[in-house]
Amino acid sequence: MNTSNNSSLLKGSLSVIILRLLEDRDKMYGYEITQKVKELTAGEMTITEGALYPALHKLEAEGLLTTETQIVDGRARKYYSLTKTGHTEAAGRIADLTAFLENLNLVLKLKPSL
Amino acid sequence: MNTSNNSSLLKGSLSVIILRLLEDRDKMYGYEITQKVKELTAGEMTITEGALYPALHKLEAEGLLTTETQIVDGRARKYYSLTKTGHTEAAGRIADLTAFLENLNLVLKLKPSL
DNA sequence: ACCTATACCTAAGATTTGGAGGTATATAAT
DNA sequence: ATTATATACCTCCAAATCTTAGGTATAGGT
Repeated sequence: MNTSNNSSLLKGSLSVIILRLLEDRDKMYGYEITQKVKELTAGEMTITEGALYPALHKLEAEGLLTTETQIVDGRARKYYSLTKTGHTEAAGRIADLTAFLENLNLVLKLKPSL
Repeated sequence: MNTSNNSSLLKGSLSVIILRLLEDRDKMYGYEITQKVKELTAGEMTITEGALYPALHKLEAEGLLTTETQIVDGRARKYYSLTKTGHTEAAGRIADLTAFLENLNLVLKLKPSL
């Protein structure tokens, strides 16, 4: 994950980003996630595949995501969706990250808006 | 670094926190930094010493910080301050982090770009 | 025929962090 | 006097996450 020309920032937010997107969209595949993040941030944030796929696999192994593979236009797509546990965990992890971000902003003395 | 009972969040922000505090205070020692962060976040964010001291040493090795040791009340204090390069780098890294945080919020809030 | 976009994946190495431990002095409580 | 707590520094190890760099394969455009 990176911001403009600066690489390697904030390790630990990727899994929360995935959970947040899946809270909203029900069902997404890996490549779609990379494109959605690019779109949401006007191209400024890039999710690298080397980080994304291991993160997806880990969330699946933790029981937060389930998969369903489909062939679309001759190419395989592996759709991920939140399990019941995944929904609960997503809410918790997003809350944790949000709380952390607020504290980080307090220290950086940025506007406490979120 | 942790938030309430949740540990291990957002690797990469610690060095920026250090630089930001030193931009504001001119001169701080390690223990003071841990206390200041606790104070600013009402005890919710804790900087562990196992993370702090290596981070300080690295910033010093990179030429962003200089040290000056003083004995106060019989105990040694190692004061850190920004070098000239440190001031420049601090500004850049804080700007990078701020930009990243804004993008992260875009994704977490799912605000459509454009 | 070639290149780009789509779509999945893994492996190596660097970096950061938390946890556990160590050393030492000053002060307050028992 | 002894103990506990706060102050103040430090290092090592393991775990986790990430970037970089590869790999495989199909579809469509030039």
